[in-house]
Amino acid sequence: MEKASNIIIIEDNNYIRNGWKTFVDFEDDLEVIGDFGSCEAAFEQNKLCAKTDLFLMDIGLPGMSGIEGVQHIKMHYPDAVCIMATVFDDDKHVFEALKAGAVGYMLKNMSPEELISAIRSALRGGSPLTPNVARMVIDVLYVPADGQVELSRREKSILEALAKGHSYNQIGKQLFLSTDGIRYHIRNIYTKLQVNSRSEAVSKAFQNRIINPDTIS
Amino acid sequence: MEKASNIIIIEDNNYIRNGWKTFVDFEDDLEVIGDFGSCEAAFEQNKLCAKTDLFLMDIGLPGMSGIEGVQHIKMHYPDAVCIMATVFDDDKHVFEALKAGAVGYMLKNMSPEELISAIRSALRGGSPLTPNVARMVIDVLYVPADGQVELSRREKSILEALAKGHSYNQIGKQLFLSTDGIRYHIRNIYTKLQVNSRSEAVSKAFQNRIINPDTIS
DNA sequence: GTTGATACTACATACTTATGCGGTATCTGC
DNA sequence: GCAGATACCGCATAAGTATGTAGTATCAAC
Repeated sequence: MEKASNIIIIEDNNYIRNGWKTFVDFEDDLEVIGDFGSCEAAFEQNKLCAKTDLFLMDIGLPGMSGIEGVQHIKMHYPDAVCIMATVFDDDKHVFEALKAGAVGYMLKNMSPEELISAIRSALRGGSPLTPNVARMVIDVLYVPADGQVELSRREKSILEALAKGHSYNQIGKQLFLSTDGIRYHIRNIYTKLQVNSRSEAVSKAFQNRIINPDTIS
Repeated sequence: MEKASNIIIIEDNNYIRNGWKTFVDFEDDLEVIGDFGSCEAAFEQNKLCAKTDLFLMDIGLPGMSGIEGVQHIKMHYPDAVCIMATVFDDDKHVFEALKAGAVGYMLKNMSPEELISAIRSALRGGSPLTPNVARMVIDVLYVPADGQVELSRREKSILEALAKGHSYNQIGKQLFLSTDGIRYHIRNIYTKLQVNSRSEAVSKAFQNRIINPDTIS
């Protein structure tokens, strides 16, 4: 049989923490190797944290918040995954947590079964999100169709270079075109995007996801 | 009792389509008011589409693709929600579908129970995503902590104005500061973000989600 | 009461950008 | 063979940007 996955629980409410611990430990493939009431207490146990596969943590903790906790974890134990469990499902908390690096975001009123399946799917590389939370995330992605424009391959690469802050001159050298050639394409880009400055074009490109944030430097 | 929700299924494979129809129709609160083998066939029935609450559709359809179908739906029946069901779970298809406006993305190997609960949660304003798909989406949001910078309120508003393409002069008038005052702040922004051009700053602001795409014009 | 940080104004200058207009080469369809 | 589209080059100019250096006002801390 596979080695059980190591789990640390960080939650300041004793009842909830013990409840989670009991349910999780009941599963053969999951083992709670530590449970703490604060991030500080957990991170003191560096060795324990280092061999942890998954952190299940509250967002509103005394001292270091759950958000800061996630950042700490991603920095020091990058292979571990974090599930935030919380009573809040407002935009701010959700995005803060996900930006910080949490892979899952569950509401505390989840059932024990949901908790266990959330943990398993996070360990398997998934992201357990409650449907409402998922919708918030999805809504950020949605781009109304009329905002879509077709840019040529060349135009896209020039747009990317613009986003990187390169000058016309530099871009020309990169693409083996003259500075005036770059100028020509940029005019076309501006017309298509209906803008008339460099930064506006970059802005629009990000908004319409014409260029992928991940590909920029 | 509440009126049942109206559902249209678009899927070219007869067996799958009939399977879905059977399962969905079995539920009292859900009613399949139409099932089609292509988007074109579905959209011909304009009146039917107009009273549809949810479209359950394949992504790889003959003729108009599922992606185009979603765009059509968001354009013509903006109150309806779309769930894409597909055999693909690669980045490209997922993001295309979500950008187009689908709220859910399920893999075809889901169980009937999952299908029904996906439909219900989409109708309730949620986003049913399989955990793998959710993870892809989450990964896009993650910003490594070291990229974070603290900008003052003033700096953020100037950065937003930069993204909108306003000139120093215009920004000065908006914020009741001199052009040189704006210049002063922009220097500081550049130093903090470690850039040295306007578009690079805008680019970094989007990447680090310092400014919210939704708030820009 | 002076030191230092923060917020802003002022001016100078080299550089970059936005935009208008005219030109050439290549390819496509009639 | 030519009309039209597409992709590029060149030049000119006004406007805008990046950056250095320097001065003032305010507030908080020692």
